[in-house]
Amino acid sequence: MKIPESYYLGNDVVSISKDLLGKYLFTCIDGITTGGYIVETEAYNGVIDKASHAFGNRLTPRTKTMFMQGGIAYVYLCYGIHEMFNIVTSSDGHPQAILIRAIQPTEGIEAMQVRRNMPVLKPTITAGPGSVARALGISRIINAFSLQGDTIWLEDRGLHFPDNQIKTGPRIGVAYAAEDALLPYRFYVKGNIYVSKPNK
DNA sequence: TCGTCGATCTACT
DNA sequence: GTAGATCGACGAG
Repeated sequence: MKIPESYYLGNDVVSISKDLLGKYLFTCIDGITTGGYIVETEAYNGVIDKASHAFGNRLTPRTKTMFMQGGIAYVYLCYGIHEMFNIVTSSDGHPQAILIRAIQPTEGIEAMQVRRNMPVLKPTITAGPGSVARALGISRIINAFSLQGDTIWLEDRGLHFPDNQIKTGPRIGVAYAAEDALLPYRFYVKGNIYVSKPNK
């Protein structure tokens, strides 16, 4: 069930991003298991992508996780507030990562509502990368954790979206990345209510 | 050392 | 529609 490490070692981060739609993401934090299936992702293509933290081989205490071998979590803080969860792919020294922007919750929904302080369930509970991380209890403690462990992992449960239900577009919030901001590196399930921005 | 800005979300007006 | 939260990386001084 758990997706094997070899899945994450491929060099084409863009195709892996698309393939991740429909895969299940779970966390077990404080003894509570929460998760759901992925409905929105974005690819960050290593040292040649201006929108990537690792552009131009930038290596800092924060980004060094991206340079490690694929199959681990990259969690960082953005705008001083939000934790973002990424899946690192490719081999050692190739800093590629996939941002998980939205999931459709299936397990532990009550626990997510508590974490999000949302007594009435709304689609925004896991729409957007900051929301996904909070709902799943993801924090920087998880940074560089293996996805083969029992804290955070992915599963293939046979759910698969046909191409005509998958949409592609430019990434969100990366206007500063000049021409790379236009790259079609964002993938999402058409019309899904948990997808963050435009979902048509 | 300081100032600026970012792979964002929420609560206001 | 937009202000505010407030940390890490970076470039200027």
